[in-house]
Amino acid sequence: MQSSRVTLADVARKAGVSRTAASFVLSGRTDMRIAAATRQRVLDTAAELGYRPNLTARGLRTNVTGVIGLISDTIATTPYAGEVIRGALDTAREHDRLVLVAETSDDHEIEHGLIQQMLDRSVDAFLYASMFTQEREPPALLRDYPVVLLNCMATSFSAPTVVPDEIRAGHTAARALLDAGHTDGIHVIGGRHDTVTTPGGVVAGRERMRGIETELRKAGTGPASVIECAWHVPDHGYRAVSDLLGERRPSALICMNDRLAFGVYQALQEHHLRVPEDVSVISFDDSDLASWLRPALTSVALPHYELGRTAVTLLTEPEHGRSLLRVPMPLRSRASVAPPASFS
Amino acid sequence: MQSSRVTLADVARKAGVSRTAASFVLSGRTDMRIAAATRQRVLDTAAELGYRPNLTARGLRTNVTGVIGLISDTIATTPYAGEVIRGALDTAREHDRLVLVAETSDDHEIEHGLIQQMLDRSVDAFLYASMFTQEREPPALLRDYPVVLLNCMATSFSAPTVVPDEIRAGHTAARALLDAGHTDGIHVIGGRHDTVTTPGGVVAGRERMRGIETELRKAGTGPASVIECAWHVPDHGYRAVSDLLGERRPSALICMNDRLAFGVYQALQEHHLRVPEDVSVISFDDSDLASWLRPALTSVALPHYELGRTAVTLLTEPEHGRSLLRVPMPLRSRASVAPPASFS
DNA sequence: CCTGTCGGCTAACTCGATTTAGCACGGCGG
DNA sequence: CCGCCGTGCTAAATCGAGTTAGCCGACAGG
Repeated sequence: MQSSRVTLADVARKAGVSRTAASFVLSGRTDMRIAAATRQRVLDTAAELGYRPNLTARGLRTNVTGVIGLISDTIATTPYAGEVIRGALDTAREHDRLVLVAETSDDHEIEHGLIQQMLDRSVDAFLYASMFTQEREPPALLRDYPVVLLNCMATSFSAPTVVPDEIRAGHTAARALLDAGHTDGIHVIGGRHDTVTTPGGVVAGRERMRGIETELRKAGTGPASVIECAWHVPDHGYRAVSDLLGERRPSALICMNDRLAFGVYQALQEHHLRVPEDVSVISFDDSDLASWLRPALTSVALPHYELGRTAVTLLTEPEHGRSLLRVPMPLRSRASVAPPASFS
Repeated sequence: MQSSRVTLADVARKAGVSRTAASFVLSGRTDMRIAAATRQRVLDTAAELGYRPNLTARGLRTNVTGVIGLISDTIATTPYAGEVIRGALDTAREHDRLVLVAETSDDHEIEHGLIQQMLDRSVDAFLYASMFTQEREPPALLRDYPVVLLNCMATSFSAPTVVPDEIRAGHTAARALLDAGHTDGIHVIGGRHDTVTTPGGVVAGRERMRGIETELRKAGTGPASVIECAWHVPDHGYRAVSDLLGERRPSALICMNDRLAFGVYQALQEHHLRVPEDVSVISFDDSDLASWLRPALTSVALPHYELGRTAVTLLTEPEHGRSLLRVPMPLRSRASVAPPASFS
């Protein structure tokens, strides 16, 4: 039981020194002079007794608990959000830190309550995370604590921020198609995600579009069309492309995520168009779906794991403190991109 | 800052009482007599000053921290594992508890280290979780602490256990097909998941098969064939059904999960067989895929959220302490099941 | 022999709560 | 008037560390 835990006092008594001396030895402080022999004796007895410092007690005194609070809007909506958490947990573990995970469901009251609960337990630092890139202001409550923004960007709250490099991801996607020989007939499915609830689009959508357009323009061309979709789910991708195919025959399709691409595949199949022989498809996110589709989907990966890892690194090694860190989104080349039909 | 936090002593001083009295009032203990007027005065000053008890200090004294440790083998492999965590977090929050999440990657040394870290921080109780149902023994380190097993079953470690009711799920799937009129030509894709690494199959596989066979036998029939798949991913479902279609024409297919069903859809499509007109398909898990497929897939849902919720409930309200709790797996009826072709 | 310094330690306080033991006072019975 | 009891509170110990101030002895310098 807890009561039988070995305490610092036990070690000190057994080693025949004062608690003070034991404390200095075991917390590795050198500014107090302890004879080498004594030092070793304390270390040995500590090891022998299996002493582990009670971090609750230490936390009370020093206000350092070795616990990071992860405040997330949602945990489970995007399947790969778990990867963010995994990256954070792994990195925290490497630094002997644990992570309190909390989900706010985007409810300010719940958020406030959860942060309070964490403050009541003297959490050292906070990860303020969003499961898709967006603008979001942490509550004032967090103002005086170390915070890293993960996958979200704040204007009035100043903190180091880690986001995917969506602009370069746009470049990457466009470049992949250009390299395969596509210049015309490149349609974008999903666009900036410009809807009633998200007027002007979402961050990822805007930045990806920006990257795509820049890269295409550099090559002297541009998207043949951009089709906005209200929801980025297969059904809307299916409908967008079904409509498109009624009018014209695309050479390549850039889908704003894999779910849209899934629907796009379904629509192409119904029109007896083969991927990639007739139409090339490239996408973003690189979720499981991408490798499950037939043919396997080329996708620009969201670096979820790296986001989590980088954010915790920023918290534990503040010297890294750049204010805005853009994590690269690597291209996962699979089988859905080929030279345009007219080339073969 | 932390140093400016209001302490119990501040409240006591302002209210003109001793810390003892303030403590008794604020922790709501009635075994010590405090005059109603004094009581109110303390409550008022506490509210006025915005007093929040320092739970680290309380934890040191009482050994109760209000923190639950969640030890999971993996966090991110199955997309819906996040739902387990969400269920646990929500329920913990309702009980004013926070959750330390840790991932062991099935590594005993890492597991031991993480549990130690949690014990060093006086965690109240543990959720020992697995992301797919399996036999797994918690380490001896946990023996003297409150533990609930989540989605895993131990033989030598005695603790309340929460698992999905896979046997009844098997009944449910079989019953759905029987109700639609299928009796013959029902093939099972995936079977018990009997492979080299998992000889005898996995728990979910075995129990689902048991349920399926029992229910079919009650109706005087049985599976036309059971095809084991080494991996439960789309590609293997695709191959299993491609092979099957070389020999015979199934009436209905039971897939052991949605990913297999995805591959099954792809194979059926290639053979120009329509779902559900030519072949009915039913599956397990009810992941996102199920609703994305065309036609939408009928699936028996894994109650991830409920698993997490139930497990935390068992921890916080031990009187519920049944030793093995099987959480129902509800049927999500969609469009992939219809009467057999010969009926229409 | 006296003073100063330095190495090597310890006593005692602190963090912010909970909890045990017991004090002071008023009223009441005898 | 004394003793007893119940009410209403407080002093002080406690949890397990970290931290400050300072003691003690040896040794060197004057």
